[in-house]
Amino acid sequence: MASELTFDALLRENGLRATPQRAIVIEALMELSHPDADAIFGYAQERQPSMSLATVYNVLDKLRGAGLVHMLDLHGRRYFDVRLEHHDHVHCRQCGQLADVNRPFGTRLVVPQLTAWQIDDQALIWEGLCPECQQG
Amino acid sequence: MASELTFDALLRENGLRATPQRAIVIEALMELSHPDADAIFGYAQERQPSMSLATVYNVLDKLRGAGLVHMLDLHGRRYFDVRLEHHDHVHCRQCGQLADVNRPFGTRLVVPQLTAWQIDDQALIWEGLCPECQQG
DNA sequence: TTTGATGCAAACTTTTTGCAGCTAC
DNA sequence: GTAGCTGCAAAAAGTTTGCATCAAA
Repeated sequence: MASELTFDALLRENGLRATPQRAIVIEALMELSHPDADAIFGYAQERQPSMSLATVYNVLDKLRGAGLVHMLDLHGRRYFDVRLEHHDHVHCRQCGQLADVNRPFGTRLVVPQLTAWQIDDQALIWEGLCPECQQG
Repeated sequence: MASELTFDALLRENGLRATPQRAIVIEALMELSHPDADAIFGYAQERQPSMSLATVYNVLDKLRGAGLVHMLDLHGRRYFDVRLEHHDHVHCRQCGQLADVNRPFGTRLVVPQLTAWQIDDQALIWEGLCPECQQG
């Protein structure tokens, strides 16, 4: 299958072994919108029932280490994202829905084009290393 | 104690019963920087050893419901914050330290004045109600 | 007196870990 | 063949829940 060859290449380019489980996780990340580990697990089981949840976590960890995947902490769960260009997210407080918002990095922050949404809060978190940890 | 009277007033103004446990949680939130439930519990136990962790969660929930406290989901934990004016956060990927960044709501997004920090990512999340949930 | 909060313990959810066996390279 | 990955099961970590008791109003 052509797409599997692509997954293989993607993995190997990033110094990771190409395994069927990893291909399935990447496929799940591309098919589903901001899935959590459990949603990926569900997707994976339809394709390879023997696949375990621990493997999903392992694979996500590796992909994240290679910079292929972003992680989003929200209401006590972790959501994963393969879109690597910079973008923001809107989160529905009620149904939990998570959607992308396009805003190029460094551009002006304005009330979003999300006229249909009712926005009432905004959280911006910078990630990096504090002065102390840069020395270790 | 004067400060307890203040806590009492704050609680009652927001329609909440004033209990010693709630006063302690508010005090902890003001003393500690972005504590999680466990840090608040530790602080509380030094002052009233009988106080339980479940009560900490209960109180935080009530305070949050009254809009007195903000919650921050980060690396699988929940951090709490009583500074209610709009501000952002910097998070150290290594030691987990969380610090405030002042940036008035709606102002231009620039590389922060945090010259000492080494920033490598930024996450912006809008919170609100999606179109569907506004009808419920 | 009544309504709502607390404390305790147990349950639940999500994520992590250890290890034996298997597989990609 | 060897390093590294997978699957399983158990444990850990954080949060939630149910219920009897207690305190604020």
